[in-house]
Parts: sequence; structure tokens; C-alpha cells
Amino acid sequence: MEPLTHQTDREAEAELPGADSPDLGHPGRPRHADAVDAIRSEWSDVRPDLDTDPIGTFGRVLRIARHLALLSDDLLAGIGISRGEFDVLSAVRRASGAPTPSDLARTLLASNASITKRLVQLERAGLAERRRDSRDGRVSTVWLTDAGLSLIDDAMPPQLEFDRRLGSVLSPAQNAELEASLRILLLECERLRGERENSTDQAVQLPATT
Amino acid sequence: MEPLTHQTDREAEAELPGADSPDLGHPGRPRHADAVDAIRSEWSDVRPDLDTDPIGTFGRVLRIARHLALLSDDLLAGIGISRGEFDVLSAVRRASGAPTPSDLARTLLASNASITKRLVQLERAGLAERRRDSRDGRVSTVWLTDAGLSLIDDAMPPQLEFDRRLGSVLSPAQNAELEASLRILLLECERLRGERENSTDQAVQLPATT
DNA sequence: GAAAACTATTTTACTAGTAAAATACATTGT
DNA sequence: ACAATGTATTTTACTAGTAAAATAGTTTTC
Repeated sequence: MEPLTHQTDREAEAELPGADSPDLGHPGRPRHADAVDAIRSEWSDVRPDLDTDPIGTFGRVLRIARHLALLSDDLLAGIGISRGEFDVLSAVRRASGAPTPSDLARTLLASNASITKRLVQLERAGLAERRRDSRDGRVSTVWLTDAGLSLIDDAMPPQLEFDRRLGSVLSPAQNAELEASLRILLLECERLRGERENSTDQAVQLPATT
Repeated sequence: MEPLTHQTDREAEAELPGADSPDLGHPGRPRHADAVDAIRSEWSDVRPDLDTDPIGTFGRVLRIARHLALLSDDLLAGIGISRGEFDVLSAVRRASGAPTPSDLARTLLASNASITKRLVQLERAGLAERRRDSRDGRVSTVWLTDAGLSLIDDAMPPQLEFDRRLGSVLSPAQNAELEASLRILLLECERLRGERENSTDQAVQLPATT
């Protein structure tokens, strides 16, 4: 599949489900194929030598995360804040003391620069404020205004309810198993990312791999 | 910074693990607490009325996705492409026929505009090219150059190997269970997002919820 | 057969995020 | 004490992504 001018290919979009789905051992279960099944099936056609097993989990994690972001952006748009702002508000809300911008960057896995931006917006919207720490002039602490507090307290329950509904397609036992496996994976991610903690701010450069 | 009061709070950062971890039923298992355990523990202190169960799965999915993106960006930087470009190259590579920009936008869950941008970059880098379809002058098809083909064929295995290593913290059985649960969740996401398919391009406006 | 409606792609104008530099304060070593 | 080093935050310059408008081609309808 390379050169050639003006061709008219563009045939069968994707080996759609059913056709060549992955080995679903259990003969009784009528499992449906999702986008990742289709993707893996395509790979097995063009590169049968590649073992795409890991895509089965990590491809799905990435796609679910993307869908969740898109779906809950819709939810948040209804109350007039962005996901980035929501994340800051909820991180401040749940913290036991007033967090610093660096604290927020750390727990939200974002850069300090992006936290500064979000805080400026939140202050402008009257939802949060920064106060200079009197003991150390470099740090500031972030506080919710009354408006910010009631906004986040109103916004959390629908978010949780949405997630709960989505999760209800799994049984409680499946959810518990899923959570346990995800915890193990998240711990491993945190370990891997911790391993290459060295330069300023939170630069990203080490290969961290192979 | 601008305004204000000068306070001196900023106490206990976060109810760190151990202290108030979630109910880990099994007394024998020495499970470690991850960032999501810490977050849920904080919530249970300030809003004990909220049921944050859903965060146990979806919070982890979101964080794992974020960590994965950051980790594999490091990997890709080593071969000189961005994740966005990698995604396009691999989608073209695995497709049975040459995909159109719209096909790519759809399978990559991105906007058409962003695909156009990535294609311009890939063409500029000599890794892909667009050819106008001779039957329908509106559509174009995307093809890999020889350089693009060998680049993606070189880039896939290390990505897969990285994911495989990460996944190896779970047993094969756990991985299979995990994949099955994630498939169900992904199908549900796809269903929910499909439900509100109506306006042009892929606008995002309906509440899709509650 | 040509206006109206539709579709695929690109362009435009804008937003969010980042790395690196700049700023401002604090701490350490001598 | 004070220069050197370190740290928290912000600013700057830039990249990637998007919605909506613009462009260009196609199909429908009358």
C-alpha cells in the first residue's frame, strides 16, 4: 500500500464485528464487539505477527477515558464550568487544609502553569481566591468563595450519579474486581512515573522504558 | 498575584494512605493505597454524605489514562513523533483500505479539524500523503509513504512491549477479567455517545444525562 | 438542468495546556 | 551578613485541539 496517483480504493472501512472478533472462548455468551475488538481485528489482518493483547486493556482504558471526558464535559457545560475548573474546585473542596497551586498541580497531574491559568479564571469568576502565605512569601493558598463552595457542592452529585449509572452495567462483584485491578495498575503507573522524578517543575524526558 | 488578606493556613496536605484507607475487607492482603484511595479518603472526611464509590473505578481509569499518555509520550519523543501523529500513522497502517480524514477522526475520537492538522504535519514530514478520490472530489484518502510505513512498523512493538510490561503486574486471569469488564464499559460509553448523534461534524451539546 | 440540500475537508478564531524563562522570596554555607 | 543556591509561582512563547465558518464538490428534487 504505497505510491500510485489517483486511486479509488477506500473499501471496507473496518472488519466490522462479528466477522473476525477475538476468540471469545465461552460459546454461550453473546458478547458484543466494541471499537477495540475492531481495531485488534484489523491489526491481526495486516500484521498477524504483532501480539496486540495489551491493547485489549490499555486501548480500552484510553478510549473509555476519552468518552468519559466528552460525556462529562456535556454535563459540566450545563453548569457553566470546564472540566479543568471543575477539577480544581473539587480538589480544593476535598482538601483538609487550603492547598497551594503546586499541591493542585501534583494531585491533578497538570503543570503549574496550567493551574495558574485555571486559578486566574476561577478568581475572575468569583469562585476561588488565592491568599499569600504570611510565613513564606513564595507560596499562596487557594480557597473557595461561598459561590465556589456551593457550586462544587451542587456539581458533584450529578457527576457521581452519572458515573454510577455508567458503572451499573457491571455487577457489584465485577465492579469490585475491576477496582482492585485498576488500583494495581495505577500503583504501577505511579511507581514508574515516580522513578524518573528529577528535573525542575515536572519535565518529561527520560524514556522510562525498554 | 493580586488581592488580599494574608492568612497562614495550609496544614495537612492530604490524609495520606494507611491512616484512613478504604475498607479493604480481606485481612491477609497487604494492599497499598493509591492516589484514588487518598482522594476518596479526603472526600469521606469533608463530605461523608457523598457516596464516592464510582470514583474508585472511573477516577482510576482517568488517572491511568493520563499516566499512560505521559509515559508513552516519553517513548514516542524518542522516535521523533507526537502521540497525535502516532495515532494517525497506526490507524492508517491497520486499516484495510486507505482511510479518509473523516474515518480517522471517527476512529480516533478527534475532530476533523485536528486530523487535517496532523495530516499536514505528517505530509510535511514525508510520512503520509493525501490523494484526492477520483470518484468523489470531496473526499481524500490517506496513505503512508515508505518512510511512514517503516516508522510505524518500528514504533509499534516498543509501545506494545511497554504496555505488556505494565500489564504484567496482573495475572493472565486478572487481565482477562479486566478486559471483559472494560469491554462492557466501553460498549456502554459508545452507546451513550451514539445516542446523541445529531448535529453536523461532531458537535457536543446535549446533556446526555440525568 | 439548475436551484436547494447535503457532505467532506479545510480554514479561521479561539481555548487549554505546556516547557522554559522570569520573578520573587527563602535558605544555606561560609 | 551576604552571595549562592534553592523553591513557588507566574509569564512568555508556543503547540494541539476544537467549533463554526468557509470552500468545494455531490446528490436530490422539481
